[in-house]
Amino acid sequence: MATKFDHAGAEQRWQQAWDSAQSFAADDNSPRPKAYVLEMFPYPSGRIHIGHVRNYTMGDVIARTRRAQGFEVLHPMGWDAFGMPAENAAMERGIHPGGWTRENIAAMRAQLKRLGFALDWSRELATCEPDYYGHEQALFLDLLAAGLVYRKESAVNWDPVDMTVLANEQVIDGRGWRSGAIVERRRLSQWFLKITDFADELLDGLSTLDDWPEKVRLMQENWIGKSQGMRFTFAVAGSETRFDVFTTRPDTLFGASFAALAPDHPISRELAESDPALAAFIAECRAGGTATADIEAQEKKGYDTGLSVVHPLDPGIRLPVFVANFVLMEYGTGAIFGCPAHDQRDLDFARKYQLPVTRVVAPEGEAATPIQTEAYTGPGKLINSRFLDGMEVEAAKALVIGRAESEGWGQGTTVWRLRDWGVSRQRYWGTPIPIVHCGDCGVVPVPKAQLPVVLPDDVTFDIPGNPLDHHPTWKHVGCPQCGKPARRETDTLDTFVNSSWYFIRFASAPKDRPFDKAVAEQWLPVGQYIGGVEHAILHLLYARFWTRALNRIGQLDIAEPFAGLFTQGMVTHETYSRDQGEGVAPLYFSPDDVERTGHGATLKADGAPVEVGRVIKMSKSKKNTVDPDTILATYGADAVRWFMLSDSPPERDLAWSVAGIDGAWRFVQRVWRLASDAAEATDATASADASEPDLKLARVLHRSIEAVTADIDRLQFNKAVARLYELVNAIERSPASPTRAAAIEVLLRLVAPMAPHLAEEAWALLGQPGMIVDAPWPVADPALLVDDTVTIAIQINGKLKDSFEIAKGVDRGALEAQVLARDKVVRALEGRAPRKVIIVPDRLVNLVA
RNA sequence: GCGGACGUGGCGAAACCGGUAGACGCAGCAGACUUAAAAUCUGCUUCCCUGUCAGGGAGUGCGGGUUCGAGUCCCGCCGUCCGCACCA
Repeated sequence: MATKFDHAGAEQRWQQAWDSAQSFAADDNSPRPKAYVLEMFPYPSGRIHIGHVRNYTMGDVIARTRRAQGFEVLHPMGWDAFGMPAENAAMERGIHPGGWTRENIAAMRAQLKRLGFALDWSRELATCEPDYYGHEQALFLDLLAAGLVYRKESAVNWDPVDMTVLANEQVIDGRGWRSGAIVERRRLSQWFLKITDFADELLDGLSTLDDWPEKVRLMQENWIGKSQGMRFTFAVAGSETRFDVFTTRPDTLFGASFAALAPDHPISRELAESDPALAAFIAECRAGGTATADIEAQEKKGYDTGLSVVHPLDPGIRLPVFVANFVLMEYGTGAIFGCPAHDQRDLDFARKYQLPVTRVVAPEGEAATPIQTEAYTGPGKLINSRFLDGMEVEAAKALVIGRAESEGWGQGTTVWRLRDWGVSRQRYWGTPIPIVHCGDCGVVPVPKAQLPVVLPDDVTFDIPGNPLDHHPTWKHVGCPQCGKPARRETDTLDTFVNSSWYFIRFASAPKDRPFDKAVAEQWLPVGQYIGGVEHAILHLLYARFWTRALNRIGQLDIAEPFAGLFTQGMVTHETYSRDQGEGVAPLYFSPDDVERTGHGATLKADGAPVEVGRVIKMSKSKKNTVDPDTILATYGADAVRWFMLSDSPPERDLAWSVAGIDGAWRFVQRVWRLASDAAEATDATASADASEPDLKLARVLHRSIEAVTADIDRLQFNKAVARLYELVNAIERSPASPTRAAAIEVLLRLVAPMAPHLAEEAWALLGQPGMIVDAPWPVADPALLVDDTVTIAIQINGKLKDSFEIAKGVDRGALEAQVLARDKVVRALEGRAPRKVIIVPDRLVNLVA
């Protein structure tokens, strides 16, 4: 009688065995083809959560499969270890961010090891250690030397809670991405990376990323936000004042009825100095929120400056100049011309201030149709536009731009939504920016020989703001150039800089420089990158930029860091709650405290029912989380891994449930039983009753090999799982035979990437040589992929009426004869001949009656 | 508002290029084994109608269309989710 699979014993045994055999160490010098499999490295927050488990399990299946298929696999793990939570912990609990972070890393590393991931731990790195961030400082200086880094004073997004600057990408609905605090505008001197220099490249490069989700590419495309149009100059009538505007619709210039400036535009500010009413209006505009709801609710408002500008195509036309709340200083030139007929915002504005609305583009036959409440943005021919009349929109655009350029008042241009990446953070727990400010020499880079600039350990968090600023000695240094007393830069780099090149350091990590070009290029680009879609813009755009920047300065001949990207869904869980009455938030209960009963659920403590809520993202506040440690102890790593791959397609959310993990556990036991029964049978009877090969089972087996391989290749793990269930079902139902014994052995190899401990343990039990981790991936025999009989479906008028088995490859005539002779067909046709017969060989026959 | 994804049994989902809808799992029902329970095994399980066998009809969000044949293609709606957003 088979025993239960002892997951605890097997996990310990095989994790140790893989470790001592160095099974997952990637060899830079291997002659085998290389495969780089990477999951987004975690922030060491304290504990692994179940979402990490799903993410890393997917990567592990790919890594293990590739390895079995003969690839030299690089599958590393590390820690995105700088960031605010460490400082928050320091402030709340009076401990050091470094100590807190390193303890978390130790705990999470142990958790990952318990899951049996095929990781090359010899390449582990943590971004908070000088042997990582020191090299980052070197790269920063290289980019600085190449002119890709600059410093300027500018209006920045200031997070008043985290007391630091945020990049545009990190401001969501006007709030800090981490703190959720409403972001303020401040003027500060900041370091910027010239990501806008790469806007075109980053946009064009997207089209080469065939193995990325379309969705992510679109999001990046929108974020980069390329707009082609014309920039031109308005002259203010009776004054020397001029200002530029940008438009994507130069063709509609004759429809212009006003010009508008952003409240923050220099001209607006200047006018406001002598116009209190305008100053008040500008103040009012600034008070308005930037959140979604605020913007939707906000009315278009303007202030008539009394100025007017000269129409560039006809000096006789004058347009009034407004300061308007809907014009953004951050985009384009901070000023627009308004064409109400063909822009909804301009139309709303024009209606409010009774400005003329002149249609200048009309589709066929609608030239006389007036614009009511909706601006027309479609195609058509130009009207009311003198020399442009009758032209198509695109031709008119080109003509106006050409004229502007030849007359010297404007030119065709491209405007981007993308801004340069502000990387200065007024925080302690980050990479120190390797710069010294000297009274005489100005901004002086720290010489590379003096790197790393190491964070001081003795810092305090009792005063708000940047601890590096408050440190008594750290920032006081001699100028590297003249030796006079100078001041260190106390800002640190945005944490997203750390994650912009860690995949390169994984591939090559020499002591004396960031990476070795030749070695890194052997592995890069990452073949398969897996992580959450929440990084679709921030991390993935920055990493692409950083890679291209290194490429431009000749350090790396790689354009795109991630050839294949996969964004996996979240792990969700239903919620359990009780209402606390009007206006009070409901009380949530942990799944551990709840008993699931048929339809509902009860609280274990009092036996009374709780409400079962929707399946939503796991969160602490809703208490619908599960603790991987408990689950791991109860069910074992293989069952957890199996469940993470089952049921839901990997890009979709997966609902955690006790029933689900129970099912996964049962599968592990079934496979174990199959193997141990087979082992017993072999011992007892040897091959005495070795019967005939089982052709039917062999066919199922080889189809399974084919399908599972293809499914893993396409990351359709849920389908691979279903295939393996089918295979196990088929083996269980088959009588003992040499085929059956071989099928069990192949099954183990197919299951090994998903449930590696089980596979090793069963492999050993069956007396197979070596470890299954070193066994090659099974290959399907093409001869066994095709059946010699097929099922023919019989349709009458497209509806299924009957089906029957027949030898494969029967010709049309014979097939038709057989079909027409069948009882059901004869009955259905009632003696008439079908009007038409459609035959799809080996598939179906459709009779049209 | 713009962009995108999705909509299939009680649930998670399969269905290659337009060719037998619901594989596989979960839950449920019935049975076997057992003193009993657990575990395990076997069978059933889209819905409706007639019913012993068997047969008939409907069915992939809704309404049309193309086709011998549509979950799959086209047009128009409805709904859910995600991203962006006063971007000129």
